[in-house]
Amino acid sequence: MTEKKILTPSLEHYLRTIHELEKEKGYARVTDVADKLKVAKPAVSNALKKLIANKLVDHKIYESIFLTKKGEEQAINVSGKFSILVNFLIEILGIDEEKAFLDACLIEHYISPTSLNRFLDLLRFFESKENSELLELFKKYQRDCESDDNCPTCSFHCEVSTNEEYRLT
Amino acid sequence: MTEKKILTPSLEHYLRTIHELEKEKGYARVTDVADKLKVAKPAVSNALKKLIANKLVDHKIYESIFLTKKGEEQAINVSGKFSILVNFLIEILGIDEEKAFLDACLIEHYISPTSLNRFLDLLRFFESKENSELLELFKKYQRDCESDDNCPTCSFHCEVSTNEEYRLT
DNA sequence: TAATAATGTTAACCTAGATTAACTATTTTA
DNA sequence: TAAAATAGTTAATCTAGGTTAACATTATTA
Repeated sequence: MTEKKILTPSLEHYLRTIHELEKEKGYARVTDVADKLKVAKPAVSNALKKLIANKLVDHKIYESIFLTKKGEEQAINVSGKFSILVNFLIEILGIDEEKAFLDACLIEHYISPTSLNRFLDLLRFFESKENSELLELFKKYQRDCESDDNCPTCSFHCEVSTNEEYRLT
Repeated sequence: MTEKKILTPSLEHYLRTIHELEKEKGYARVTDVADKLKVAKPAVSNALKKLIANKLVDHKIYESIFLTKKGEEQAINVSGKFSILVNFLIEILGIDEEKAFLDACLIEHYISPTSLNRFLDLLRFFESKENSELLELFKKYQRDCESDDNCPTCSFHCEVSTNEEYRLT
């Protein structure tokens, strides 16, 4: 039942992209995937071979790439991770959408299910009715922090904010 | 002032490892790095060439690898990311130490400084005197969730917890 | 001090994942 | 339906980051 085959981050990404395209426009062709991931078509062909070998997708050439049952399960798994991370980053941490997407796109492939599930817990905790004021409290904490020159959080910011660029691989 | 050169995740990892060894035992030799990262020595030699070319380290052969000023800055930056993540995972999310280290080791190379700084904010928020009861509240929320068969968080857990294995690069 | 052990590099090779150029096959359209 | 546009693959090449085997150099110790 449980699928133990480990995909590389890159292949996971292809899989999720195919899944997204299927949902968005009903089909996913090599060209669509290439455009969405901003890679050349041969890179997609290449990834496809591996996904097909792993029985995660089928490819009706000149029609569409289809996820198998197994492929869909894994895609949903990755999508789940992605959603949790994006939501957490946007809703709780207040990261802007574009950056949240970029971060989540990378982290989703590296975080353990355990940690991710705890993130989900925390997300739900913040969103729960009983704690409706919590998020506002956190934002207030951040604002107060910003206006405090001796705030230890803020001084540490300087140390970790040297380099805003990062890879997408 | 600000260092814009981007290191790959792998090279960042080497850099942080050298820094850690320097702190732990006063020096870092090729063999130490290889042991700590569980790679063969030629992999270290190879990484070293690139780090030296980037003026991030010096190597006195048969003595030690030394971080340059620039190298130390970057190492501290990466270490900072690592610490924030580890602390967040352990202290707030309650992940066990070993898994927290593994997750943080990967995520540190992919997360943006912006997101990371927000994590730090949230970590401090949880740790602040005004909110001393917050963490307990969260743990309670999780416990309650566990005992609720219809809890949406828990049912989602099943979806994302299929595959506990993950790569270390 | 000579033999041995430890340290480190080089060379050859492997895999993953990308690129461009050239090609084939299909679909569209005039 | 023939010509043109689109879709996709193959082949050759590149980079990053590993591996093992063989070798050179330095340090240790008997």
